Amino acid sequence: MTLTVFNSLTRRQEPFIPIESGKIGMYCCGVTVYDYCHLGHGRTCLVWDVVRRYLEWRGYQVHYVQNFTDIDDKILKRAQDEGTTMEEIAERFIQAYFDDMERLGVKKADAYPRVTHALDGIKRLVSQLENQGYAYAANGDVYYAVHQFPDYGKLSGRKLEDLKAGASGRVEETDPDIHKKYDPFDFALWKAAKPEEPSFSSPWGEGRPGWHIECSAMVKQELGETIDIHAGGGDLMFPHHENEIAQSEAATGKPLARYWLHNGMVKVEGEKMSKSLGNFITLRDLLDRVDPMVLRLFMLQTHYRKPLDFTDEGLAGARNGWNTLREGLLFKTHYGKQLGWDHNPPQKSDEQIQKRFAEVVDDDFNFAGGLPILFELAKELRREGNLLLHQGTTEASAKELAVKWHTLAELADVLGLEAKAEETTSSASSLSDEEIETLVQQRTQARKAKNFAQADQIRDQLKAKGVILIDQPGGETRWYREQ
RNA sequence: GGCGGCAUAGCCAAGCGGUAAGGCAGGGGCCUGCAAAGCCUUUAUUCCCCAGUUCGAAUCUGGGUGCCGCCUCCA
Repeated sequence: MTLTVFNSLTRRQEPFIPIESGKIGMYCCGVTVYDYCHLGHGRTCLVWDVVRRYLEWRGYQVHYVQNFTDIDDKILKRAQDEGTTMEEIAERFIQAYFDDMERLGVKKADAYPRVTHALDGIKRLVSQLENQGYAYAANGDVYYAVHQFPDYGKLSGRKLEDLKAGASGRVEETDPDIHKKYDPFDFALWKAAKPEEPSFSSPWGEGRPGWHIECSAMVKQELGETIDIHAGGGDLMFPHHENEIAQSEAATGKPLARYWLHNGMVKVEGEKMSKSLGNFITLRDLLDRVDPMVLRLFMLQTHYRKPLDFTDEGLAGARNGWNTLREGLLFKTHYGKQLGWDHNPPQKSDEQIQKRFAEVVDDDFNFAGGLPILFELAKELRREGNLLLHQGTTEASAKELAVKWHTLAELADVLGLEAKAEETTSSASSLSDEEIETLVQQRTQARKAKNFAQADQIRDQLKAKGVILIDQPGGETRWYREQ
């Protein structure tokens, strides 16, 4: 079995071969912390979280790094609007980020570098590029000279000439610093601060780093000159990742990343959701009304490179789908004791099923294609559980069920799907077994006497207390407490 | 204007040359005093359109049509 991934750099699907066998260095472009995370951030974090989980499951040791951009004009603007500092704003939204991600079940990265902690590396890198002739200073700014880098555009498949032809005047109109640049597509590595603005000292004067240079510096600092996987949202491909390549590869002469992976955008009502369009749904608002696992399943149902249209209808489908998986996952909680798993807990997975799953998912992280395997297991377990509940027995062996459950739990964990056992509801008003038995007896008598009004009244009374009755063929009635 | 992507049932969606996974929703049946729950079963002669390659195409090629993304801050 070989894992193959779609590499944005080559626009082809390629076998995945890490630099060092068994180990993976992975960097995912994180968020600029000037506001709460929206669904788009959620998708990106979730997709790469699952990719990372999968790689680990496949036996790789993954070193996963995700950055925070905590120096940025938008953070500064918000700080000025609120009469506070960039630090305070950044800190607030970094905390919010961690809260949201924990609720979503996203595993912690191994490192969260921040621009504010990477300034020395950034300045060193800018100096180096300047010395090498890739960058030039202009009135306290430092710009990267794109024409000096012959490969510029290789990631996004653009040529500088095409870019110029396509931009046709727009760049000049919108870029106030255009007169300082040799080329309109030169971009800032370092920007001089205006008076009153927070700034950091540098060889070029007081200022702040440009947006793209931070990632080049932090990748190098955390993972080295060439990494295995560089991931991020598809909208970062140009110019952000293109510029990262230009910076890092010019400086080191080595490839920045072997595999560039990009996830598709989230759409709302068919339109891209983005901060600039203002049509975004924040993750925290959504998580207040949607089970995080439902959201996770919803997002996993679409291949990571495809656009994902967010709709209430789709979410409702995922909600029901999650119930199915959830029932399968809770099989152990509900029936384990009955099956004697207390003493002999299930601990083996079905290797054939593991293999089937891996074969599907190895094809460019096709989680959506692997999901039916989980549904297959969950439905079988649910069915067996229902038979146990309704008939008290099942023909499947306890051992067989244990393997199925263990396999399901393992694969669900790869996808980050976790079912929490529900708290027992209505415990205060719950009846004892004896009380229930008595009422059930009374109802059976009433039914025999064809006094259905009374029988139904007892049934309703028990239902109100969370006790569900099952009339079986032959007249016997089983009952269970609602879970 | 340049670059790229996508079009599969009511909805979501996998599929990458060998005769349409799966989820959701829906239909039918069994059981039942009626329910509920459960169990069983069923749902695309066809993959946007047209032409071509092939023994064979949803899958490959060419041409349309429609939608979307990037080219400016964006995950």
